[in-house]
Amino acid sequence: MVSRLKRSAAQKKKILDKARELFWVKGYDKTSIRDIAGACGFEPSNVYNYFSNKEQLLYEILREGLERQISLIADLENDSAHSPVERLRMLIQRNIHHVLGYRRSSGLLFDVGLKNLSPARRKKIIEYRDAYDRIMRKVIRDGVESGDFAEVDDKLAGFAITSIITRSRVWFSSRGRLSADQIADFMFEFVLNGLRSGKTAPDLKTKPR
Amino acid sequence: MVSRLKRSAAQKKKILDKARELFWVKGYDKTSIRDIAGACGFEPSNVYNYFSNKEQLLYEILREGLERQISLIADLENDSAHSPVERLRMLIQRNIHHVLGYRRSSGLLFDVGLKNLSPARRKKIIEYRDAYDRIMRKVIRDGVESGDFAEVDDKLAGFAITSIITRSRVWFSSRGRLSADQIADFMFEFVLNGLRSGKTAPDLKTKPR
Amino acid sequence: MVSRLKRSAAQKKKILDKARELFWVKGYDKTSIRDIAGACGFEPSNVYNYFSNKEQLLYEILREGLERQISLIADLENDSAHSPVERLRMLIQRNIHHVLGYRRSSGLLFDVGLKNLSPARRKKIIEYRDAYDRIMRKVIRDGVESGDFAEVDDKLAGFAITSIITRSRVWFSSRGRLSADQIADFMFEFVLNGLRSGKTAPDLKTKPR
Amino acid sequence: MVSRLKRSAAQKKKILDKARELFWVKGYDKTSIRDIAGACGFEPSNVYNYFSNKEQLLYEILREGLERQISLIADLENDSAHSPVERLRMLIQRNIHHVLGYRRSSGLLFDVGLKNLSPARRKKIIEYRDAYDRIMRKVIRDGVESGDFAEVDDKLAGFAITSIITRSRVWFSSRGRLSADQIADFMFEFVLNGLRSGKTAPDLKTKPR
DNA sequence: TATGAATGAGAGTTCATTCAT
DNA sequence: CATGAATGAACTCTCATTCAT
Repeated sequence: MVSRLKRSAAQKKKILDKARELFWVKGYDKTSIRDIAGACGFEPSNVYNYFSNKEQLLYEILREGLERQISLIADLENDSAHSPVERLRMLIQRNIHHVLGYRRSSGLLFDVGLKNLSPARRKKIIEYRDAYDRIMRKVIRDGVESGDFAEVDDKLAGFAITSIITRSRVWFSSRGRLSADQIADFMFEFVLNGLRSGKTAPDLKTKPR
Repeated sequence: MVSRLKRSAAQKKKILDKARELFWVKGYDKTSIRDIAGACGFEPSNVYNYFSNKEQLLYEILREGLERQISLIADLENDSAHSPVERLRMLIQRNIHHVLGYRRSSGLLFDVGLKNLSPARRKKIIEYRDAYDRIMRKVIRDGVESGDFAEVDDKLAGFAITSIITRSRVWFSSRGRLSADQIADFMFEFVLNGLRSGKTAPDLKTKPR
Repeated sequence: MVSRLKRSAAQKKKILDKARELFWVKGYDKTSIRDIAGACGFEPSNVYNYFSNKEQLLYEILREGLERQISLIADLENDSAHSPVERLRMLIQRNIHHVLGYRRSSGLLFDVGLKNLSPARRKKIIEYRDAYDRIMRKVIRDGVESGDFAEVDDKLAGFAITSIITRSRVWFSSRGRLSADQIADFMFEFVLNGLRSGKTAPDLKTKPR
Repeated sequence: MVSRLKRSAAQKKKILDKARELFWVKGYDKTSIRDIAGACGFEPSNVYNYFSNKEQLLYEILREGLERQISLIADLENDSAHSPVERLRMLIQRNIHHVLGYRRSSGLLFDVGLKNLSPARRKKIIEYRDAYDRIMRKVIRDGVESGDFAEVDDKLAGFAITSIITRSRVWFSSRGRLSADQIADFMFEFVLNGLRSGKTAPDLKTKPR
């Protein structure tokens, strides 16, 4: 029945929420199924009525987080209505807001998480990450072509920007003196300037030791 | 006597080296004392002749890495012989080289590692991190005061720079198209520009939602 | 009403059939209620609408198998119309056919199964086995008395014959070079000769170490 | 040191002995590592200092039992010093004694055990069984060729004999009225007569339905 | 210094079973 | 009749760690 399905879906979500929180606070390995079940208010074995194992829990959390992050900026990949600068601003703003938003975790979990996934699932998650990177790089390349940015290497610049976004979760405190907005503003300016008058792309022909 | 001490020290180093490598590759939790002992060529219990427990191994590795990283840039904190720009260049270059150098690990281990330390040791490690941050921020502040950089918030800017440095370990491949030098050069330029014509520091009086 | 009862009976039979097959292929302990339900095409809890627990399933299968086997040869126990030799031939033939027939299992399951039954049910199953043994021994004794067989110990001889019949299920392959008929013929001859000129019954007075 | 090695070997043997006994009494699946450790007088985890998992325990027990059984009759395979009849007598006697001897189990465990072994180990165990069958059949074939036995099918006859031997463990009671010797004597006579004037081998050309 | 035996805690997972719907 | 949620017990196995030798 509908109510049953709803209940089921709600329980699934609850488990994911508690797991996400615990994974973030204690780490994946240190979080036991018992912990998660306890946080949900039922017995460990019941978790297995919703997820087939701990790894699947991790996978769903990572996937969900990445999907959300991608869908948040997907429209920026090919967007002729806005300038690359404007697209960069939106990309950073939306990302920072997502990362610092109420749904913790999933970001740093990524590095550790990959080690805990089966090859098949690891591959899928990496595909998501690649999709994310693609958008980021496209905006950068468009800015380079339009002359808004300097002749930067889109991969390196992309890594730098992603690094800033990703790690903002680590040092951000919601009770700190700065709001997510302020941080996003600052980071946008910082990155924009970094891109604007940057050195040209590194010479790829020589790789000195 | 001396040789015995030397041998002991050499064993200790060997254990730390293997542990560092394994912690990086498999993660702290997934690395067992058995793994480490196996990599060293002896039995698990022997590890306890050199270290009192697994946590101490983690602590030593984190401490050693941070100490090295700090000592690498300590002279830049108060350095009137060079301009802030020059000091920033050296700071980034040396850090990138350290992070991408042959001694893997300890960088990302940091986040996960903190969770696994006793409060006392966690405090010590955080002190190291603070010392590191202090240097970073001092260079930035000096550049702001000298007018070389814009009026940026030294903490935020420091976080951004540290993020880039820290995560370079994740995406850097020693077999990739770019050398550590090229990456360091690019990142320096990127960061320098980010600092130079950055927006002024966020208005700290209002924290809008 | 009738159709409902019929349907119910059909479901019961289906469960027993799938369980029998699975018990034979995977073993009782390795077969889960989930396995059985899955083979039937419904959910585990539904099994409990037909049987009160797993042990009852086992019991029914064992009982059914033994009942069938006994009913197959019951007429041979006291049969003055045929000679003991002829009765032995029919006994072996019918048993071999039953054991090698399409309904697998229940034979070897016996040994393992006993361990998994409650004392009350174990007792019942043993009673069936005893009834089976009684028929077997009666035929042998009649043959001894009539002079058709040598003075063999009816228990020992019975065990030997039962062993051959029981284990034929293990090594018989329906795709092998021999048919059930051929095997039955051979075994009858083998056993008949074994009984015919056998040594006299062991001297029961002395039991040497 | 020697004493340490001795202790180790003794513990290993103790574990195998207790496991063999328990597997026989309760069955493989119903016997937990806890049971075995408890019978040995130490904690469950210590079992893993001697065996890598439960399956290995099973494998060692099966292997050891089969090896012993084979080595017991290996000399009979090609033995020109004794007549086939005499070789058959020794084969049955030695086997019955082994099977009914103080070292219980491993015999019936075979059928159930195979299901619990990894493919690689299952293959090895089957090789042992085949080696055993080979000896059995060779003695039969030699008897057929020498004219001591009738023209029986060596495979079928072998199965019959093996069945009797294997299952004797099930119904034999050391406190019963018959000694192992008496049983062995009877079975030898029974089998010998079965072979002597047996029907000729089944006609392999036609396999009637 | 190095080892093997032993431990105790705890992990993930499976399973038979119950019960309300 | 059939299901999904939930349980509690149990199981195999891993791990960090200790200790006597």
